Amino acid sequence: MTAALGVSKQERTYAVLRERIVDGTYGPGHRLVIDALARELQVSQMPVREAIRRLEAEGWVTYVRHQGAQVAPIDTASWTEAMTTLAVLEGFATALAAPHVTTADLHALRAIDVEMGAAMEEMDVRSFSDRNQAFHERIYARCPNGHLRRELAAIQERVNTLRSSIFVYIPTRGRTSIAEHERLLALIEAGADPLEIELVAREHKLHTVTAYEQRLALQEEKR
Amino acid sequence: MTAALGVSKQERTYAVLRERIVDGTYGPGHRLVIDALARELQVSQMPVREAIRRLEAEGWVTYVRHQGAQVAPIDTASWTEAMTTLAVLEGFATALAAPHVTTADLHALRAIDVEMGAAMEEMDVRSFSDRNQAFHERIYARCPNGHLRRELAAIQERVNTLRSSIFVYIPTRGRTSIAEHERLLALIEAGADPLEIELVAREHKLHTVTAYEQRLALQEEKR
DNA sequence: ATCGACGGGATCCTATACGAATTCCGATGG
DNA sequence: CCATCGGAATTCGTATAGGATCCCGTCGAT
Repeated sequence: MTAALGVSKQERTYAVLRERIVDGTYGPGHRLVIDALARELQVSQMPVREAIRRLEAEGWVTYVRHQGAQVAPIDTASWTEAMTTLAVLEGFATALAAPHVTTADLHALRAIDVEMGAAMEEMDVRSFSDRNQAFHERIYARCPNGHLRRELAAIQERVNTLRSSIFVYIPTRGRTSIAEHERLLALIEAGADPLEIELVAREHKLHTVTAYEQRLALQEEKR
Repeated sequence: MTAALGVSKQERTYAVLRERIVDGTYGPGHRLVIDALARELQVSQMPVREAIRRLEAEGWVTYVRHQGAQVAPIDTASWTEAMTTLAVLEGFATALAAPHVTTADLHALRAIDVEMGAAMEEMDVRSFSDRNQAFHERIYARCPNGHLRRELAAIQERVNTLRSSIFVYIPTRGRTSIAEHERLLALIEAGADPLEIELVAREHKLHTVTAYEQRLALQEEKR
């Protein structure tokens, strides 16, 4: 019937729903009603059902029998928890990857840092954040542990969503963040002790968490 | 017809399929044909489809459009990778949990160690392994990071499957493993440096991996 | 006034049916 | 003997329909 462009309707439905969750169109607690979505997306209920199942398995929505799905609750706590897990895994992945980082990689990584500096000058939070993620991804792309890479990617994506929902810019963090990057690169370049690399990478990420928590506490105080 | 015991058919189907994958009935590469399974389990194709979707999202099976699902390939490498990831997370979780471990917990944990010793005497590999898992689960049940706990549980389950497919008993490992447990408990009891606890717990788990790899290398040599 | 029973509406769950894509296998020609 | 092509069988993908379950507002009894 429809000129399916190589992807199934279930696939498209999944992509659409997920996109809406990620970009915040469907806020936390939003109910996903199968019938309504099916009508809106011009498909039957089956593709929607399957899409929702996938979203459930990946933790984007919670599902109760005979009651339906709703977007998983998102709060500061879960962001912090996910970030902490991410910090631990990313630290280890960075240490594992270090010996496999090429000089070309180092070049590219320093270029990214320059871009981050520029983004900071222009107060472009989005760009800064994107470049930051690119930086770390480029490193642990060299990590030989595939399972670890996949876990990282999954958690990263989850954190991104949470971030877009709750993030407030942390002004003091930008400059130190770039400095920490440079330190990390120096360690990698020098072939430093894996454990040292791991801990530096971990702390780097955890700093973002603590910075956020401090800012949050500050806001609490103001009220 | 619905003698449903409170669970949906999709749920049961999912449980059955998963069980069969976990216990090795369906070996790696085994094709899961929807029609056949639906007939066998006395349900329609829809519950089977959804069950397979969930299994796919959780990484138990791979799925290709218009071609169906087959049990994900399992090899030594992926077991090693998952175990390594597990070691890192479990190490960190153990350190986080340490301050929350009660004396009652310590008591129970030492009891488990005794049971492990008994299982070793009787060469009961299955029991030994179960108790070992119980030991670590009891500890990181006290970990305050919920996200981390869930990740651990998921990876643990995956590793269990892989293990049942490829595991060979490592005879020299039992005694040292119990000794390492005791050392870990002593550190927790003494309120040691979190980083030390983390690294001991991590190494403990990684020892299993290296022991397995050595044994594998030995077998290679024999041939 | 509060609590429990009851009914309507909404929503989900499963079964069946048919169309679409893929694969398998034999026939045909080189 | 091998490569290629076409058709049938297999299997997946989606639509539709009816039954099952839950939620919520209403009503009556204590």
